[in-house]
Amino acid sequence: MSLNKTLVVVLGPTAVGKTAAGIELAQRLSTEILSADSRQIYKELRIGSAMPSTDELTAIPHHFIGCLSITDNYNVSIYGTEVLNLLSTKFNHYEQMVMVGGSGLYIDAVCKGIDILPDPEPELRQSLKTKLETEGISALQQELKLRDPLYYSQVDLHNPSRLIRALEVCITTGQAYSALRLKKTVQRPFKIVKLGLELPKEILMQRIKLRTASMFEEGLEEEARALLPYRNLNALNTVGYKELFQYFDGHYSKAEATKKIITNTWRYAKRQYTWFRKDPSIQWFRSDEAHLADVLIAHLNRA
RNA sequence: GGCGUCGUAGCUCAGUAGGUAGAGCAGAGGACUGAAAAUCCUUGUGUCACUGGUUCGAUUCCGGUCGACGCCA
Repeated sequence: MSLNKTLVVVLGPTAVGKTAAGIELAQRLSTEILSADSRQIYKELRIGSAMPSTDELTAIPHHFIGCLSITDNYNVSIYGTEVLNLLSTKFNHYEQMVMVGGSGLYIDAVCKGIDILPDPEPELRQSLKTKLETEGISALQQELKLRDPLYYSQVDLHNPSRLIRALEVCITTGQAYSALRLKKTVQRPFKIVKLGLELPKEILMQRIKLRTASMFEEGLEEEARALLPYRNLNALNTVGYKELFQYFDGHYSKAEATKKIITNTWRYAKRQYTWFRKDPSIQWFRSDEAHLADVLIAHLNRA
């Protein structure tokens, strides 16, 4: 690989129009797309994750879309490794590759690198979860205080996920999590250009409402009902499915579930903005700009 | 038409034995390296329906008006 190879990252909040923009860009650049979406990667979540359509998927080769099952174990670290492997092959044929997605952590794993840490062991995670349920969060806090006082002083002590993960690393490695968590940015052997897509609040909200309606027309309810037996899998702790499971349980009506899907999608979009706003290397564009692809390509040529 | 209950934050509702009020949700902002569409943190002034009265003082007590719901005609 050489430094004139470029990874073009198209990112932004959900429903902003990344898929269409990414495809047009990849067509214009005569290259392929790799997805950075933690849910579209699961083949069972076709409608609810707004996976690209069959037509779109055949128009341009896509990677990391629908290639896993919800029952597979997967995480950012594996994703980062697989993307780098793919890029090292693809850059033999292409000058650019287009990465499209909204999972900030996944994008960072590729662009900035991620520390080498042990993957979670299911049994250990389960036992820590059980400890949380039976003894409360203070039990996890106290254990972390003993095993890694430094991280204890830095973490959000009310966040069970953070505590459990840190304890997993401490227990499996015998070392302090903070000693292994270097957070050092790695220099990649290719250029990276980040293109952020955005829309004014009212327009994005309107698009979220329309997209939610069209998901129901495509059969979101049936898709979710078929996945009900798998509801405890992490992949199904996802907007669009968890609300419908509650509706199936009789906790609220379909209309209420629909409203909650829209609300939760909006909240997700806000969290994505919060994540991306911190990154000064992102160049922002309105996704409803006329001739968006021209504008993006002009920017790439300048970059 | 009569009787009763209710009318408090965008929504659902607490509460004030009279000293102008607070939760959940939503909204807004933020954090976040193997769960990340996840997880977590911060943030609550609103003519306490309107209008008279009692009172030093009423969202709270009393009367009337309007509205919602229920029961009886």
